[in-house]
Amino acid sequence: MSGAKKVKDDIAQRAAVLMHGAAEVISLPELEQRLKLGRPLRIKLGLDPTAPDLHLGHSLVLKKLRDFQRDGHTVIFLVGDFTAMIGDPTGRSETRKPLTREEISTNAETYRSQAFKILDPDRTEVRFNSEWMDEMGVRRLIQLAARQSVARMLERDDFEKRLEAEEPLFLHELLYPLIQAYDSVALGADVELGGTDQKFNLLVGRDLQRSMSHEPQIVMTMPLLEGLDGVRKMSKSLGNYVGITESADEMFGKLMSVSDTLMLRYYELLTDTPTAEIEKIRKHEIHPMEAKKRLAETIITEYHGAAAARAARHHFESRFQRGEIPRDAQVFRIASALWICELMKQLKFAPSTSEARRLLGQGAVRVDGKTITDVNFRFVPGEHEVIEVGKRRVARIKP
RNA sequence: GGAGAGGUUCCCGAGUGGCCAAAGGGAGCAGACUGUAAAUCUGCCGGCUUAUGCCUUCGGAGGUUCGAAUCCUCCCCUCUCCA
Repeated sequence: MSGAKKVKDDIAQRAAVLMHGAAEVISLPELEQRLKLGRPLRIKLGLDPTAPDLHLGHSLVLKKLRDFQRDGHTVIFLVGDFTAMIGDPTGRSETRKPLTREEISTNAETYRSQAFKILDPDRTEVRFNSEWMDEMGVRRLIQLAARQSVARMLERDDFEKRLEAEEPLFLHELLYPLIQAYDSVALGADVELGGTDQKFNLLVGRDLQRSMSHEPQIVMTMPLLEGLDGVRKMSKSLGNYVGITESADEMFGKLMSVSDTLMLRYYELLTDTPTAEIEKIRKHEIHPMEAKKRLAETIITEYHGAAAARAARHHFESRFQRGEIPRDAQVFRIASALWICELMKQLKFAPSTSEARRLLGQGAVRVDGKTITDVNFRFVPGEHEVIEVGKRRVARIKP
């Protein structure tokens, strides 16, 4: 085999590895060609600093970026601070309220520290799009807008749907894909990553780069991860997420509550488990509950280490399968007898007295293992000790 | 600028003078069943220290009325058609 041929094969192989797990790459030949240049590529990921909690859904994209880093490429972590200040409507039918500069920088910092749980900080460039957008000015913005037709922008699925449904669509929303695209120009992105829902925006980046005589970026989309409900995509605002900074115990509990079907999906997307192994689980050759525990352990190991993952499993088995009161349950001190509803409120086990009453009425409250239904029950520290509300909320009360 | 439709509790959506804290569905919570799975069934689902009781809520501000989410006035916002 000649040297040149070998290099070629190597590149094909690198490209194949990088593509692994992606939903779509546009286009593979271009990626190979770009890799052939032999220089570190600039891999862009844009994030809006709105809801500053990264979750397992983000981890798919972040892990893919890490793959690129391991091959020596540079990741550009683009914080859309400019866009966030205007109030980003992307993907939502209602306009978000704009964030202040201060909120944005706090959120951006949170993002950054969370992202570095997965990314290599030495190969990551953190940038903000206000860097160039603040300077742009109306004249240049209009010139930029002249590069894309309205019809082209309206091809975007959610724009089309909203128009169809007679829901409001504002002018500035049409501008968003364009600004995101311009970020790619400004950054000289070689590749841009995103969820499959970002495909349109990423492609506009390609168009714009081409129209401004830049090399068009390669677009790589990652599958969207379903949230804990198994239906809608994982997102903070839907509350169906597992955050990457959550404790091992919380992660374990959340992952165990997932349906068997979703478990298989998580195996595929979130772990490197071989297909053959996943098939076994699908065919129930492994008890689904055991499989789910392994899934939880595997995922938790990535963020907390193997020891913590094992501990989380033990904790789960003790707490929920054997119904034991955890030794490390939160301890709360009260000086004297307290009305049970008030106690629940103070523990944040119920958001209001009314809710506390309802829970009592439904038999959800136990004190030292005994169900309490009396709304007037008074909790006496010393005499009573453990309060449980529902399956998940427990506290030890001490005088 | 003109004509029409519309803004309801977390979301969708019914309600056009008292029976409305407001149908129904979704989400959520709790209980049963379980593997804290799914499916299913049942209940809850604005707030208030004890309630056949009170308070707050139906885009906003006023008004009519014994009584308003429902009627009137003005204002704000969205959509459609015409220009």
